[in-house]
Amino acid sequence: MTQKMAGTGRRGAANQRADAQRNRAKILAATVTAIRKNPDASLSDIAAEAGTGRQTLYGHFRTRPELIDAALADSIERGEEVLSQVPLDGDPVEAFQRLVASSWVLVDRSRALLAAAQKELPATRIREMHEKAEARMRGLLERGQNEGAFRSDLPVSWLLTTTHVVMNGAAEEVRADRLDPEDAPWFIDAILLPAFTSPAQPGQPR
Amino acid sequence: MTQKMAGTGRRGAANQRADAQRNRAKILAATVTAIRKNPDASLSDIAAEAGTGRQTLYGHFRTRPELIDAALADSIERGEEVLSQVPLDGDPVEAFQRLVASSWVLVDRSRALLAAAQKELPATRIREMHEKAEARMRGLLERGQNEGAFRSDLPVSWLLTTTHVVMNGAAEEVRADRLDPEDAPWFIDAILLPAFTSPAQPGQPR
DNA sequence: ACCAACTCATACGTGCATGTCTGACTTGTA
DNA sequence: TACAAGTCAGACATGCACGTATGAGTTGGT
Repeated sequence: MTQKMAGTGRRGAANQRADAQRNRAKILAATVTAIRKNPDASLSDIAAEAGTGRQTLYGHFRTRPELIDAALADSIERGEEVLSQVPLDGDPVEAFQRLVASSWVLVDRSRALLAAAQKELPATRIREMHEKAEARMRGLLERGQNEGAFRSDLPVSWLLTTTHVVMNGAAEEVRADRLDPEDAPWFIDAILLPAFTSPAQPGQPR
Repeated sequence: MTQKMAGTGRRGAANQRADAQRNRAKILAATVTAIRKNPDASLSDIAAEAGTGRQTLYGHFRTRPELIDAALADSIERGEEVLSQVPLDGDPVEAFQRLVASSWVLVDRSRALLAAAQKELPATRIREMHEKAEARMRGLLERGQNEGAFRSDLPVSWLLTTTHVVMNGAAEEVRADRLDPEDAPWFIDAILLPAFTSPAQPGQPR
């Protein structure tokens, strides 16, 4: 809702017809769902999913990477609207739980798109888009470490990776019908909290 | 070295020339490395990586799925030779550490191939190939639960998934040069052991 | 040394996805 | 209502990967 430079696709760009804006949104949404069904979905598939002609799609996005980029950027922007509302102050552990619970849903929704993007977009671009979200989580983990709530014998980057990876694992299990989406946040916490709050641990401290 | 029914590729099948066997092996190995470099490697790429002509490849494997299948089966078979040597008795936690340390290397080596296989092979086939390895790990986790070494408030399937997922995460970090391969097993244990051995935990027990 | 097994270059056919173009048609908007 | 903006079907060019020949040349085994 803020910057909306709209630069990506259309000809003139600035003045879009209401009609066109709706189609653009439909295509963006369809990209997510189509790629979720089939990670290698073609532009035809996506256009079909959106209920629009292939030509219309090309009218909005000149190339495939451009579409993927726009779809991912859109997803992330919507995610930001949710994540930025999560209160991060107070007990780091509780804040972490809140943030994970909110993030989980987003990850579950757009991880297929992310995977597709990793194939077609430069890694730097993807990092750039995730910047805010990553900084938020990293900041919280760091604070947790400083306050002694999270263990400090592991680098924040590894805690971050672990968090991502476990959320993705849960998403996979849900997709394979081996896990109820409702239970996912609890399962994730059940792994991450003890893993992150544990003291130095018996294993060799190196 | 045991069953080797050789049925997959060649014409006569039973009697292979020494020459041909070597090429077959080279191609299998090249498949792993080529796909690791580029998950979408074409058969040309793989043949080139193997230092052989594309036609030779087709002489051994009639179709792409057949090649992928053979390469994955081969990788897993080699893995089995290692994993079957790991002693699983004694303290479950220590056994788990041993098994993870050995598995990790294998996962790191062939996870790209696995991903490719998931696209081209029926899921049942992949499960079938992983049967032994999965049963081994599952059995150990179950024993650990029964003996009270691992927590029992989470299903074994979720412990299993978590293990996979964390090992894969470590592999990704290594690939991105953010983690030293030497440290990986320790990082993995540092997450999994507290996560698996922790008692009921403060969080809502449901 | 001989024959079969194998390799490999070249070439061909096919299917599919991307991206471009054209022209007729519909729909917003001023 | 008139015009620009947008939609959409159809056709076309291109490139790539797969899979299938064919034939001449090598190489292994006996």
